[in-house]
Amino acid sequence: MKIATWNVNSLKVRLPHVLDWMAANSPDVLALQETKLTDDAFPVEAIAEAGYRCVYSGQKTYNGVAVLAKSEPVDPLTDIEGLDDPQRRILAATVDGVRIINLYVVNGSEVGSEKYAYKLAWMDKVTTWIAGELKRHERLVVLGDFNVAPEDQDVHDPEAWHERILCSTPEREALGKLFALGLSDCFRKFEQPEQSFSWWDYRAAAFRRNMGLRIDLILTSPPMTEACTACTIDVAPRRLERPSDHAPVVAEFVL
DNA sequence: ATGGTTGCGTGGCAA
Repeated sequence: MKIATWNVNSLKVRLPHVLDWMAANSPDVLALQETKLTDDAFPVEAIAEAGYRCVYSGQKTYNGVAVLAKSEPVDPLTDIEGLDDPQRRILAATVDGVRIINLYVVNGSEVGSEKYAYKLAWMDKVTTWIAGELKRHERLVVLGDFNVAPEDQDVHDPEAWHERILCSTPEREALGKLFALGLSDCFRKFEQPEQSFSWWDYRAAAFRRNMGLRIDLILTSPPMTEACTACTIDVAPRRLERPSDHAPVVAEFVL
């Protein structure tokens, strides 16, 4: 079973890239973030023609998450208890007996800002909910754009990013609470190239210079960690014309 | 270099 995550930064703009990538890589599940589409505008037909079912939770202009899968995603959930949030950032669904939790974590803008406080509160509430989900689902995958680089090795220039947004200690501690629940960053279960990143700023030729961060993650419950045989970042779509600023991350499982 | 680029939507915000 191949499970992938990709922040597409507008599915309207990126649909051709997504369809090409699905055709070339044949993931069983593809979680998307930043679709930036209302649900009535979701390209259900184009995705169906590619052989995929989908569930989605979107809004105008910002945010928006979707789960595309070869099998029907069931038991979809878009809102969690204790988080009355109009921002569409959460989508859970079960595919082939695996509970998928797709997250577009709040960016936070700047350390100390209102959005930063919202980010930390959001992560805390989502983590509490995931603790319950782990008890309900043995096979659980939490994936998406976490907007946190877990460690300095996930940052091209740790000194420049020291205690800045996406890298600050409170954000890393908030992410650490997910690890403390028993979830594993499956990318780090395998030997990886140094300077592996999943996001590069559009500005300052950051991709060409590999000035990136690894903020797109696939976290696995213990049975899924055991079943995971590979986890890679596919930088190929980042090289295309008019790319997303994020690359897809892919994990493979033998269940 | 407190810049730079992209998307949405058509001004300015978010990332």
